[in-house]
Amino acid sequence: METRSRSERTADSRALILDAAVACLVSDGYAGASTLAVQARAGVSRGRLLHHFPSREELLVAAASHLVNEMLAEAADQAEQLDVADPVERVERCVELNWALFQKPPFWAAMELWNAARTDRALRAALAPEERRINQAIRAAADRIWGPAAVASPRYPVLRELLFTSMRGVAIAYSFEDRPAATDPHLAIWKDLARQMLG
Amino acid sequence: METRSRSERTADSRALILDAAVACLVSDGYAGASTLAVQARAGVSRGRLLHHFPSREELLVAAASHLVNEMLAEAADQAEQLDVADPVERVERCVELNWALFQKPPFWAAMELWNAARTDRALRAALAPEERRINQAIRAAADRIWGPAAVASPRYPVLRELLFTSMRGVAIAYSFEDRPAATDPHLAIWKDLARQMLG
DNA sequence: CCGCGGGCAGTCAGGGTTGACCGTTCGTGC
DNA sequence: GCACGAACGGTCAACCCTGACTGCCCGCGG
Repeated sequence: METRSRSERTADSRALILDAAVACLVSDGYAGASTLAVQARAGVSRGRLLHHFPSREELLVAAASHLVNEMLAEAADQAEQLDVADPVERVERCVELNWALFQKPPFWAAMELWNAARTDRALRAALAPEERRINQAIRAAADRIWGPAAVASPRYPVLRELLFTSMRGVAIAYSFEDRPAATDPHLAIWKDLARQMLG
Repeated sequence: METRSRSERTADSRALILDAAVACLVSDGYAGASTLAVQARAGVSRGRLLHHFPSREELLVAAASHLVNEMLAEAADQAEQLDVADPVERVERCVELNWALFQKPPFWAAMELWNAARTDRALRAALAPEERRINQAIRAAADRIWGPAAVASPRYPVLRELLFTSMRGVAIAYSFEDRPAATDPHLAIWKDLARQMLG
């Protein structure tokens, strides 16, 4: 019989609950991520959930940190799988890869939290510093994806900002669009822009 | 004593309630835009609200259409007030003017509805066609803002897309940022891009 | 080996929301 | 003019969510 130390149980419980919280955010939105919904999806008792996260707010703030880790792990994975020699082809792959990140569940969970933070002071205060850290990490991840050659280009920083913000702006539309995001017409624009700005 | 016809009363009631609904969306978010909150803000009775909008959903879908009209009226106003001779200065003004639209209340109300639509089938179905109409109208408004000279430029359509999407992407960040949006560092990037693409 | 406290189960009251459902007034088409 | 139905005012039951609270188990430090 495997004995599980107290700290192990704690970590497992928290991860179990946070995964469920992120899943609830994605499938049902911020309002749907009630403590009851999370507890049901995680398959834990009320006491267990409330023991680890005394309030709904603490739970969702913790979920924010948690999904950031997922997001960055995702990005890191993607960064590895990319080695294309042809420069033009490489640009296209980089754009597609970046765009793909905006269609993952963590992005939508993050959207829910950003949106909720607008009208929730406490959540906002908890999220703001976290987001600053995230943005740094995301930029670093982007740099790894594009590679040293592109990063060295003088116009790369501007390109990175434009792509990142434009993609986010386009991604929002997919909250009410049913078309597949992978065929978005903006892909061509982004690729052209990247080709052009990287010379 | 002014007698108010039935249709007048109807129109007034609907406008009164919808304005309150948009205000609720902006200040308290989708979840906070409860029928009770809207009815309180509008200063109407429960019966009056439920008479015009039998369900919360119908109310908020109607609010979506309503805020679009506000948004476009806003844009039309702005378009008029712009006549600058110097082309470089004009580009800067156009960018700033476009950006300013993303900081108005209707934008945030729209964000709330987009976000809610992601996990609400009915709202989504009601919003999708509306949004397509909106995007057309917004593009037309943008064309009026930029003026015939800029619109004639071969790269204008791409510029318009990039600016529109990038601005939306940046605007989201202000749901949890406290800095004034008018000083956003991306303004410089957008202006450079516009200057460059318009020759 | 013992008792403290972390980890957890289950219940409950309080507050808030929705939409149904009464009743009443009065504009309007016939 | 007259009856029909739109335009309300006001109440209510059913539902859901949150967090407090009580009580139990058991790992672990002393």
